[in-house]
Amino acid sequence: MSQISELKKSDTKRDGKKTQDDIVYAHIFDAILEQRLSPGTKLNEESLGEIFGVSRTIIRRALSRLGYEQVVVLRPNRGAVVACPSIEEARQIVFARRVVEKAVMELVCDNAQKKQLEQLRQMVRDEQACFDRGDRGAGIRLSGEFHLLLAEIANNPPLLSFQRSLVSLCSLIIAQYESGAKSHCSYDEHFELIDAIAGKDKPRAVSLMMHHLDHIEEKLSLDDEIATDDLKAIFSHVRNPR
Amino acid sequence: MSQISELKKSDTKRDGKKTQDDIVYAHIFDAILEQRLSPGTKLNEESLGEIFGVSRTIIRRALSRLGYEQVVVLRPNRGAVVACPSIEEARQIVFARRVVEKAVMELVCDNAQKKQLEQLRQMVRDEQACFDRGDRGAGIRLSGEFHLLLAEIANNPPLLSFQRSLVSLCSLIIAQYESGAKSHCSYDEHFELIDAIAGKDKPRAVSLMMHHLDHIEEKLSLDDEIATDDLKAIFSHVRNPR
DNA sequence: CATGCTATAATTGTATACAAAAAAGTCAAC
DNA sequence: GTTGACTTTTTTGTATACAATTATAGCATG
Repeated sequence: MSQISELKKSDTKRDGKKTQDDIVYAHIFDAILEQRLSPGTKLNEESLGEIFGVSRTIIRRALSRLGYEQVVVLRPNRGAVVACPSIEEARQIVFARRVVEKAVMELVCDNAQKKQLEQLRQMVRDEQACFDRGDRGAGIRLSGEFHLLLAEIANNPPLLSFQRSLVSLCSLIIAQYESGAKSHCSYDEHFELIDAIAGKDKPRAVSLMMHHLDHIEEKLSLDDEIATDDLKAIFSHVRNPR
Repeated sequence: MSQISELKKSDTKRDGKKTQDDIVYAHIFDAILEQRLSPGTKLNEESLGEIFGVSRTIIRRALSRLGYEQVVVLRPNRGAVVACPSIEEARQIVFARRVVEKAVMELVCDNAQKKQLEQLRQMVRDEQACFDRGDRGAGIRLSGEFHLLLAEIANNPPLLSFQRSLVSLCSLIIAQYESGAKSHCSYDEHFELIDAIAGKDKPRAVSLMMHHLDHIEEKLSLDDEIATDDLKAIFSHVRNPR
């Protein structure tokens, strides 16, 4: 509908060296992380093309990349929709995240430099500021980026790339299943994590992280039982990839 | 150069429902797994298009998917090459694989059905047969697929998709650094793994798997020191993404 | 008025044309 | 014969046109 900026070349918004599909990808990714795009939303190629002022070619690339990351589901001949993980899938995603986050925490405890600890603290302060001023969207995104920064400090690119996918999937899950208005991933816990890292206390760091992930999973268990009159939710266990 | 089959529609080779870029992707993926494509090989879009009888559009999709899995490196404006992991990157990849394989083995010990154990055994027998008859390429591919089947049995799609990327990267590493003619991933060890799984002996299964991965890593250490007159290898630690 | 069929519109899949960038080749100067 | 500027060729990036597929609307029938 409304063209947001006709990004084209010389787009200073983010970096300038990135190619166009990177920019489109990042915009959609952020929209999902900030929960401005809800699970199940259809992503029409032509509409997105008009919005970003590029051809479908570029949109298609961005969507397939999001598709690899499982953040959107690409249904052959039927277009892309924002992923809508079932409760079972959500559990599998959280499990995978436990596996990765454990490894990341151990690496971070070994590798973290003082400068990086300060970077982490600054990010959590920003996150806190967002929630304080009521900007929940940006807060949620920064919360996710905190976990990505951890994976970056762990200094293992394959794990980082996997983590990127898992973090955005978790954001989707939260968007779908978070019941109350409670902060889904409190910054207090993030500060505690940083302290454990600073003290190179691996067991504590890992245990805090697992506890952190328990919070997400608890919400799944709760919502597992509540009744709903939403057909889509009721039949969400019916795998319908096509 | 030579068109291999003009796949187009009604291609019965693999499945028939898969889309064209899936087929191209699978062909290139297999070629890498079978080490018919060596690290560093340039992947020209037009040539590949002629080979598979499709347009660059399809090739491009397949290459970006491989790029997402880090199996090929996409250099902006300079095309795609088969990834050529440095020793450090190789270590990071093997580390990530330890993390995933450990989780996979634990899940498999919990979940594996008798039928699936038999599937695993059959696959290793096939692998053995390949090596016995001297078809090293197919043997290596089946060896990789054994690990993918494990991840499938673990029943965690995100982990499986990550494993897919890691297994092919490991195959690349082996292609690059394997010195002797020794089997890189002996089927004996695979049979032992299956026995541990059948006995639901998690600690043993995990320990066998770690040992299995040690073999790959050992080769890195060895090759780390040997001299070479190959410029590309000598400067392989120089990160040159563009 | 619900159901099923047909025609039409909308959307995705693929090929191709052209623009932009990089690589390779040419040739002069030292 | 090596170096460096310039030209040509090749290759990649993007837009667009058309084909194939799916969704929608209209209409007839029970």
